[in-house]
Amino acid sequence: MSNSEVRVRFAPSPTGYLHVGGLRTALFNYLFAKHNNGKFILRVEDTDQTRKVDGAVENIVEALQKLGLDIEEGPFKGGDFGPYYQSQRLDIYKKYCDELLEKGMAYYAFETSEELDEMRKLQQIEGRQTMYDRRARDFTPDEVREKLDSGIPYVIRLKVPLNEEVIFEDLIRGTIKIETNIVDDQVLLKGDGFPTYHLANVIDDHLMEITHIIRGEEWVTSVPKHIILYRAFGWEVPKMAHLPLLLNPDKTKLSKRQGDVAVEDYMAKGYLNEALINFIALLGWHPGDGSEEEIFTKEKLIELFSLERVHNAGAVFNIDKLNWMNNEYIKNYDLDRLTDLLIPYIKEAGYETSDLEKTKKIVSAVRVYLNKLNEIGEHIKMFYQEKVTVDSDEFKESVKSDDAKKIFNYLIPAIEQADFGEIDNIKNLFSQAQKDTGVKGKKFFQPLRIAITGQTHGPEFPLIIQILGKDKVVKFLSEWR
RNA sequence: GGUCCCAUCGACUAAGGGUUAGGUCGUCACUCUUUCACAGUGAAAAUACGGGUUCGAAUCCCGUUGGGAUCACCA
Repeated sequence: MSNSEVRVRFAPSPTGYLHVGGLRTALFNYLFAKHNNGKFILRVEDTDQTRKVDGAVENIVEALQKLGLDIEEGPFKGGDFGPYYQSQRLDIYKKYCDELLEKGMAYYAFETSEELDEMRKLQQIEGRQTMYDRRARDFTPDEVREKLDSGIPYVIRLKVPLNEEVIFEDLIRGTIKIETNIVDDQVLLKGDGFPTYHLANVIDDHLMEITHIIRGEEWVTSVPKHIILYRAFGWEVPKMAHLPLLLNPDKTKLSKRQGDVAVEDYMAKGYLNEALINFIALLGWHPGDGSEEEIFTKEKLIELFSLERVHNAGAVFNIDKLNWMNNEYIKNYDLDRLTDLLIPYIKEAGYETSDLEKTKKIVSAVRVYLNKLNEIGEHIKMFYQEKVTVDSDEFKESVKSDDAKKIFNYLIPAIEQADFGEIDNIKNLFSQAQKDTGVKGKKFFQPLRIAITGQTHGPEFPLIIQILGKDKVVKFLSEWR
C-alpha cells in the first residue's frame, strides 16, 4: 500500500434490496472508516448475470444515502479506482487470470455442470468430502491445447497448493488455521468469461487499495482461497475482520420468512434512520467505555467505534428492542421534523393534514404511543371524527348516568364562554366544574372522555379538548344531554 | 458428515484472575396519572457441563455437549 490511509469497502451484489445484515456490514465498515479518517467505498459485485436485478444498485445506494452512510467512491459517485461495477472490469480479471495460468497457479478444466453434479453425488454416497476431484489439474500442455482448439467450453480453476496450512489473523477472531487440502480448486473464471466472487474480490481489493476487509462471518471459510490468490500474485493481504452473523430468533442466519429483512421495509414502516443506525450498531458491538448509555448519534458512534470491541458470537435481531429504541427517538425528535415525517402516514390513514398547527399538536399529543410512524392512524381517530360512537354497554351506561348529565349541562355553557388558548384555562374550568357539580375524579373525567372521544384512554384530556376546539366539544356533549 | 467459528439472564451485552456477576429491552409488581402511554421505584432472571492451572476462574488450558457458518461455473 502506497500510503497508510484506511480504505474499506461495502461490496453487495445487486440481487434486490439492502438487507439488514448488509446494512450492518456497511455500517461497521463506515464507522471504522470514519473513525480512522479513511474512505468508505461501494463496489458492486455483479458477476452473476443470472441473479442480477434491475434497479437493485439504485436501491442500495439510495438506502445507504438516506441512512447517512455517505459513499466516497462508487457508482454514481466515481473515484480514482473505478469502474466500481465488477461487470465493467472483465478485461482486468482476464489479464490477471492469464498471469495465474502462466505462473502455474491456475489451470483449465473442461467438465460440464452435469458431470460435476454427478461427481458430487457419488462423493456424497461414498460419504466423502464433496469437492472438485482435480481431474483436470495435471493435463499436459498438449492435452489442454487440443481441448481448447476443439472448442470445448472451459473454466479456469485455482491450483491450490497441497499439504500446507493457511494461517491468518482475524481482527475480531484472532488466529484461524485451515489446511489447504480441504480447500477446493475453486473456479476463478466461469464458462461465461465472468470471474467468480473469489477472483474478482481479491483483484479489486488489491487494485482499489483496500486496507481492511470487514464482512460477514459466512466468508471465513473462503479466506484461504483468497490468501492463496494474494500470495500467487505476490500481493499484500489486507487486514481482515469477520463480523458475527445477525440471527433470527431461532438463532439461524437472519432471513426472510422470519420477519422483514429489507431495510426499506423498516423505513417504510416508520423506523427512524437514527434509530435504525443506533440499534444495528449495538448488535455485536459495544463501546465498553464504562458508560451505560445506549442512545448514540452517528457522530458519537464514529467517535467510539473500534473493531476490537466487536463480539464474536452471533446476535439475534430483537425487534422489541428496536421498537423501544425507535420510540425513544420519536419521543425526543424535533417536533417540526417529526411532524413532517408523520404527515404521509396521517394522510395514508385517511386524515386531513392541511392545518399544520393542529397536526403538530396532534403529533405532540400522541408521539409517546408510537413504536413506529405507521402506527399513528390507530391513535388519532378521536381528533378527526364528526360523530362519536360508543360501542360497549359499559361505556354507554357511564355516559348516560345522572352524574354525566349533570356535568354536561354544567359544562356546555361554560365551555362556550371559555378561552381555549391556554391549557390552564381548560384545566381550571374542569376543577371549577368538579367543585360546582360535586362530581369528582374518575366519575367526572370518564363520562366526559367517553362522550368526546368514544374511548376510556388516550392522551391528556385538556389537550384533546384544546385540539378539538369548542364547537366540536359542545356538539359532542350536547348529544348526550 | 468434513472443516471452521461460537458459547454470561428469554434477547442485546458489561466484567479481559479477586464484583453481592452490572446495564438495556422484554416480563411482573408498586408509585405517579381521570384513563392508556410516558416517567420513577423495585423484583424475578445468566456464566452449558466436566476436568485441569491457580491461594483464587465467567475470565487461562483441555475435553464434552450445544448452536451456527461453510462445503456451487451464488455472492
